Amino acid sequence: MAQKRAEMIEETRAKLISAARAAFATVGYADSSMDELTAQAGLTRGALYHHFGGKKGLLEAVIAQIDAEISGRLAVIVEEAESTWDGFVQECIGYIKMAVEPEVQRIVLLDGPAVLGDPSPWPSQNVCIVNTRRSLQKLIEEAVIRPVDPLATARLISGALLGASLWIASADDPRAASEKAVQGFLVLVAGLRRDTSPAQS
Amino acid sequence: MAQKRAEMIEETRAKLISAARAAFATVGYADSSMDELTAQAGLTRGALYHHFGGKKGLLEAVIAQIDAEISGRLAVIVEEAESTWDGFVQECIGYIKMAVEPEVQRIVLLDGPAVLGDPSPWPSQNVCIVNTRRSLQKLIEEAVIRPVDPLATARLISGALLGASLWIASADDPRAASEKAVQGFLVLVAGLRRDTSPAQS
DNA sequence: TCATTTACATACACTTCGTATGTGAAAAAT
DNA sequence: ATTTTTCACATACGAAGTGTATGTAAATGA
Repeated sequence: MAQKRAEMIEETRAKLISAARAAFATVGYADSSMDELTAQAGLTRGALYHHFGGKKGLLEAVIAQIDAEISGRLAVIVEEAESTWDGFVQECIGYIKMAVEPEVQRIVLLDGPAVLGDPSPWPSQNVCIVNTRRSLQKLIEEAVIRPVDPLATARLISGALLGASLWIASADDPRAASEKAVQGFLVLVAGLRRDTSPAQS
Repeated sequence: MAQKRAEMIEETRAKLISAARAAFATVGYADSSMDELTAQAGLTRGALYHHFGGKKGLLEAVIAQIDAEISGRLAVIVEEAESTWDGFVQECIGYIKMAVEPEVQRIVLLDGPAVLGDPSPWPSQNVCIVNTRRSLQKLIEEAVIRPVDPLATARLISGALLGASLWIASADDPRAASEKAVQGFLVLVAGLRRDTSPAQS
């Protein structure tokens, strides 16, 4: 019952982030009222401004949290993979699946870049990019793929995955769309490989 | 001096779109005041609501105009190409160059999707996608590339180009970044081809 | 024990947006 | 030719929402 002060502070932060996540995911960042949002958490805007400096700061915190979750889920996928290449491919496909979730899409992929600008300078560097970059570098070292620029190519790929996700989410038949997108993706990244095998995952 | 009525109306619309373009490009959609914007055009919000129904409608009109311009510029590039493949590649590279322009980036790539949602259902279907899809279909018919789903792959590619553009725009050395991105892109789309030639453009 | 900082809440001024209404000129109808 | 209607905008008003400035009680530190 008797919580330490630090814990209670952390709890307020968590409550605010949680409420913001729900609000941003459902009505979007622009249409989320800070008064409503904070009231939902049993607080006022005072707490919000104190902890996050404003609406943008709160969005940053929310995105950081979601990014961390995605990162964790992807890490599991990569660890289970048999080869570096396999891990890379599975990670990308996993990212598509997560990026289709409405919450991720609305907050991280649509509102995030619009409000905060390009994800590159974000502290929680849009996880996908960093991971992909690392995978690519490793694959180049292992001489599995051609010597492309890892960062540039990571951006290309993460963009492609994002584009696919947006499409899938708005498709009439998301399941079929997802299938097609993955196949197209596999063909594309096959171009990276030194050998010409159509690299089935 | 004596303008026809229809012309004057069209001029009003054009003035509003022009002012909106400037405002959206500089401070972004969210921070653009409709009062300021319309005043800049020598009008009031009444005109704006009458012609475009609201702020979103105005954004749609602005995006449609920019899209049309991009489309025109890309059409020239495609026409000058020697082969279907060459046209496809040049078009994509051209798109990257245009998508780096701050106005395009801010309005069409960042604010557009955030405010209006995924570009797919847009009337002025984010030109790049439609063009790319058409090119891909033609290339499949010509048996130059593997039989992927044209729409899905078009979305992947347009996403990749967008990702690259955002990266380039925020890079320390945009010129070098652009170079790297294009090279990475060429390697990726080489995966589409039936033959294995690294297809230099 | 007293000063100071911290973690919020409250109050207010300002901007912005949407709508409802007004108005003069052109177009259409009679 | 006159009346009526429609159109292209302007004006006015109310309702939110945001940022800041200030207040306050509890916790911390000396």
